[in-house]
Amino acid sequence: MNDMDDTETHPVHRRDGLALWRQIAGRIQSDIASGATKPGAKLPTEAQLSAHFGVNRHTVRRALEELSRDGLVRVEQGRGTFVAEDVLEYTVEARTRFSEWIRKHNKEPSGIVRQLREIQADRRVADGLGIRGGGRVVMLERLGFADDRPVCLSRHYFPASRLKGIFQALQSTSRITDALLAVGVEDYLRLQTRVTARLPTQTEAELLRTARNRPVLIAENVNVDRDGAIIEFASGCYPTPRVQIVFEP
Amino acid sequence: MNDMDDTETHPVHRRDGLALWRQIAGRIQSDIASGATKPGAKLPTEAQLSAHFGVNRHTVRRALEELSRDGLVRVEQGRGTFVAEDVLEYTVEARTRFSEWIRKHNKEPSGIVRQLREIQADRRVADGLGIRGGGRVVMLERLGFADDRPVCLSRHYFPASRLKGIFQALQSTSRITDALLAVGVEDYLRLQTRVTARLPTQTEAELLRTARNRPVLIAENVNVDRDGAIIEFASGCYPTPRVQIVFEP
DNA sequence: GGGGCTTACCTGTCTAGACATCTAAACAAG
DNA sequence: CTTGTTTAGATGTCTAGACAGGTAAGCCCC
Repeated sequence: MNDMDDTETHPVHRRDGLALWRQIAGRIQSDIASGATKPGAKLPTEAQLSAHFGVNRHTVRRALEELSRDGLVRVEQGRGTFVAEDVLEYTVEARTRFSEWIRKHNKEPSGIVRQLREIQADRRVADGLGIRGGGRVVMLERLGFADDRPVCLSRHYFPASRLKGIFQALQSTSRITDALLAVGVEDYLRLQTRVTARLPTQTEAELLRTARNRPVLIAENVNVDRDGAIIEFASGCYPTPRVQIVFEP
Repeated sequence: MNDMDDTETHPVHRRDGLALWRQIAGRIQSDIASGATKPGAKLPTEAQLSAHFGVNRHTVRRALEELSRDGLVRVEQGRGTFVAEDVLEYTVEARTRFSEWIRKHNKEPSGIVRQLREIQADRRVADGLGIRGGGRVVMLERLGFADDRPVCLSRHYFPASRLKGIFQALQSTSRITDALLAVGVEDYLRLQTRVTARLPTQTEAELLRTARNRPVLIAENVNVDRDGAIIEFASGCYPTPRVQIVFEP
């Protein structure tokens, strides 16, 4: 939307099986995701957009309705359509704390613990934690909210032998930082983050309140304490386009 | 929709501030809620509905789209529109057990305990339990799921003096029926149920994964043991239209 | 300067009609 | 009997136009 001009049309592909309104919704979404149109900015009016894409106004409205339901834009009668401010940009930094991330967007963080168990590490978790397969790990599954929107379904794995008492610590507090503090980890940093994307399982889609055909971002990361010892391996699942992951080196 | 005839129209109110498609969606929803159109049943075609209500087909489509998004109907191209089967009907009967209710819909019941405390009864709870205000009661707050969908946020109050050991019993099991059994209540029946509706609090909306502008049903009930002694007062909160409460005398 | 009115602009709703696409039943050919 | 084709009927998409209703800025009048 950064190269708007009302005279020239930016044609969409007709007869290719993908509905025009879906194409238009996708383009606007891309512009938001890429940062071309920033949160809070006003989109062109429906009339302008319909001229822009060379379609009827109703077709544009169908696209905007979809984006509005996804929470990507906010439509105000008599004023216009605006990019929603509450698209959470998840900046991957060395020091990443859930509550600080959410609060940076002026939202209230909260979370519910869905599972807390001591299990045997499978291959992937063992690799991440740098322990041998089958070792005991404490697993915490947690659903994180920003205000009342679910933004993150994460699983955290802690090496049980290295962090004695972590299970009890996690039982008494829902903040991971506090639990780690209770077992003597005063600070921790992110060593590595790997991001992929896939379609959500049904459970993930329900918990994160996202559509099953909309991909989720998977961020796996390894956290180390001040001595460089690995103390956590975590795998988070984030709904797009509500959450966007940004690397800032 | 039980009095369908294509020739006569069932006019909707124009110019009264409520959009036609909302009125139509409401009527269809009422027909589903009242049981006039049963789960799995086929709705009249869009053409029939538009003739029925005396509006354009697009207006009917707008209404059906809304109901479809709410999960109340299922639209299949080339076939028709059907009432969704997975709307949980909560039939109020004398013997009501959460897990049995969910299993009757071929779903897997589960629940998480959010709170378990011994507190003083406020006026409402004391009235429900038939004890004097300020008496000690054990309160259990629980979020119930059908498969992975939250369907019920409930608070259960037990008279601490009458049911000695109920606190410990509830700690060791999440099934209320089992806990009551442990303190000697082999069976219990529902004495009274009162149902109201209101908008959910933010927390309720979050937990039940429902919209804040969509009402929740509140069902308060009193359970008695075989001797007629009141052993529980419960207040449940159910998301509409995912859950519908049905009285069957 | 301030209050109230007008007006341009924008989204919301509804109608009318055309054609695409999908489904299932009826039908024909093998 | 089975397979393939046709066809009627259902939902999906798109266009065109009209008017309602909300917003904000500009204007006039006091």
